Amino acid sequence: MTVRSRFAPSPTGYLHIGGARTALYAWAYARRHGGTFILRIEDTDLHRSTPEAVQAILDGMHWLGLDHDEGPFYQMQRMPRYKEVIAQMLAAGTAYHCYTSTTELDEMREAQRARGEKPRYDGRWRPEAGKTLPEVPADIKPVVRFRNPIGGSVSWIDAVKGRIDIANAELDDLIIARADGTPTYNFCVCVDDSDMKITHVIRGDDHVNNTPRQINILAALGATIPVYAHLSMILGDDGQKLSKRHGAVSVMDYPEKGYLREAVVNYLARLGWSHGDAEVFSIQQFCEWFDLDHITPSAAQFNTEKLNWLNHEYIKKADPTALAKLLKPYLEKVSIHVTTGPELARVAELLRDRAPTLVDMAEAARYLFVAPTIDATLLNTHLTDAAKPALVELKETLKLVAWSKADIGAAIKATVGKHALKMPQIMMPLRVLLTGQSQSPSIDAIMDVLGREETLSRLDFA
RNA sequence: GUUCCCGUCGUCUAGUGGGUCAGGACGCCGGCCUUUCAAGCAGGAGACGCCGGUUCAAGUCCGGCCGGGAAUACCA
Repeated sequence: MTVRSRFAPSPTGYLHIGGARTALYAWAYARRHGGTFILRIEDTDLHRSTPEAVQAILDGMHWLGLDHDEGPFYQMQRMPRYKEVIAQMLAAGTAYHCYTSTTELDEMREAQRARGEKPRYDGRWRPEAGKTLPEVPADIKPVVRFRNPIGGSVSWIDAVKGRIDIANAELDDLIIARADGTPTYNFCVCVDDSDMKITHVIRGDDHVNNTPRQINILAALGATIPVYAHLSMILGDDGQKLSKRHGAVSVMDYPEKGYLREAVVNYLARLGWSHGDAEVFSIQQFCEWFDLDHITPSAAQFNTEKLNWLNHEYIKKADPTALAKLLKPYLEKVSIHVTTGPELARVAELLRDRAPTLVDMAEAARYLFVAPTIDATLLNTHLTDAAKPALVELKETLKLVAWSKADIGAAIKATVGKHALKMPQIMMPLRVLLTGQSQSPSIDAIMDVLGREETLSRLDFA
């Protein structure tokens, strides 16, 4: 059997982190099995769907590298097909017209709730052998309801949650077409999954309750029931449900904040799925390993600190040239002009050990391009009288030394020895003079990247 | 209310048909290294929600409870 999986978002907002993980898993499953990954846009809610949201979803998937093989299919463009299936079901008796008004429905539900019952449609328009239906009201346009089986139960083996069994008595005859003729969600999904020959439905577990209804509809349609895998939700850093106030909930906020695609994919892959003790792995490797058996059934809390660590792992081992290319836009964004300063690859190499994100790296790079303004108190603390003569002499030495990290380092050590100083006594004032900070990479490496001319110009302290 | 789902260190997780000092990772805490901060290296603390039951033996099986979540729409 060829695997056909799909991602079917509603275009009502940006692609958030939970949706991104769902898409990633559905995509990886298809890739793992040499199958087909289908993108379907569920845009039947006219009021909430927007073209901007469609674009945002496409952008997010593109950034993550989740390419689809078929689609995007838009449900709004499939109306004729839905209407055709509804007509078939009406003819076959698996669906029927219902003339109950919304106000009647509301009253019914309220009464049921008052009695402590589960609110559900009472089946008054459901045709049964030997039953006389009410008089058809002239002024009401009917909805179409699905004729759900009465007895027994529907069950499936969920690939992540195991066997789930729900009694048909819990399910009522849901509306599959509104009074205006437009089809509803649970119905469209079934027609689509069936028409698109979906074999694996990997989606959020907020759909668990819809699954038995969909299985019944699929069965009424004579379609094959796909494998279902329901993913638990992702909680925010604070353990609360994800929402707008959590900040970076759109995937596109991650590149914005200086995260690498590989790191975000790796993090998401590992959030709710595992492969033994593996923590850092490539997208390629993930596609080879991914399976439904190792998905956790419980909800997962997003942990920014671990994402930061992972991102840093990727930054640390990145090729400096490639990293430089990634870094450039972040430098420009904080108004650092990269045309005149040191070579970007060398900057990246110098800073990568202490920059978890590209935003951090851009910020840390500033003194390499612009001479820092030096805080007088900070300078006075480190620029001692004992250090001054040594610095003066060092400056002269540096004019002649071969400009490499090793030679610069040797020159500094020689000066320290000659003046009977301890290393920090000269390193700290140099650090402040060069960077304006008391913390930085090693001094010889900074000088090397800065170049002789710029280094010497920063060494005037008198 | 009802139905369904979930419950291992603070966090992500390993554990798959009973026996482990309950393993790894992030974070945290000290140590080493050192030119400050990182990085790196070697350590440490830290968990099976609760109560019963089955069993020689339970994180793993059964029951109940508690806690969290979802669904109960002419939204998706």
